Amino acid sequence: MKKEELARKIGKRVIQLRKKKGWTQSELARECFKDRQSIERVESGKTNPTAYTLYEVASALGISLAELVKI
Amino acid sequence: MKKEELARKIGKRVIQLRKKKGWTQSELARECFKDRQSIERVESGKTNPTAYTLYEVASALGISLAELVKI
DNA sequence: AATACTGTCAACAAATATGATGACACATTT
DNA sequence: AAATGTGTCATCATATTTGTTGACAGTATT
Repeated sequence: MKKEELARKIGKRVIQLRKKKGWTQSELARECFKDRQSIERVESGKTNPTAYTLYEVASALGISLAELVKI
Repeated sequence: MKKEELARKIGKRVIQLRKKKGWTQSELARECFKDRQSIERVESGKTNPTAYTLYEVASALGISLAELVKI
């Protein structure tokens, strides 16, 4: 799998988990101590996030890093 | 959890999984198409790896990304 | 119609990861 | 003793992520 494909899959997973909680990008961003543009960049697969970024998102969503990257 | 702590935990996990296969850093590096210094940097927790780097390591180890980050 | 919210995109500086190379001490092998 | 393998560290240039700001169209709300 290429880098871009992984990024897209991770993004879709974040969207899926965020909507499951009924959150907007802004709400998730606030819980992550990030801004919504950063979240959007991850969700749209425009970036290859670091482990820590994914960990922060997972924590905000109340799940483990491993659970987040079940793609 | 702080960034450095996550990096250390990920590193320990990579070491654990690599040794489970009886591989040296050089062998894992070759399977990842990286060099051993890059692997060492991840294993020693000196870097906060990107999702794709972790994915490449997981693939070389024959496991999923989610399995790799079960920390 | 005006306001606020949402997702999206672009650009910038700063921080960081990556790939590459060289070097070192230690242990193992020949 | 010499050669090889292993893990570790440092440095460098390049690529990329991150944080931030501003902007825009579409939607919903008042």
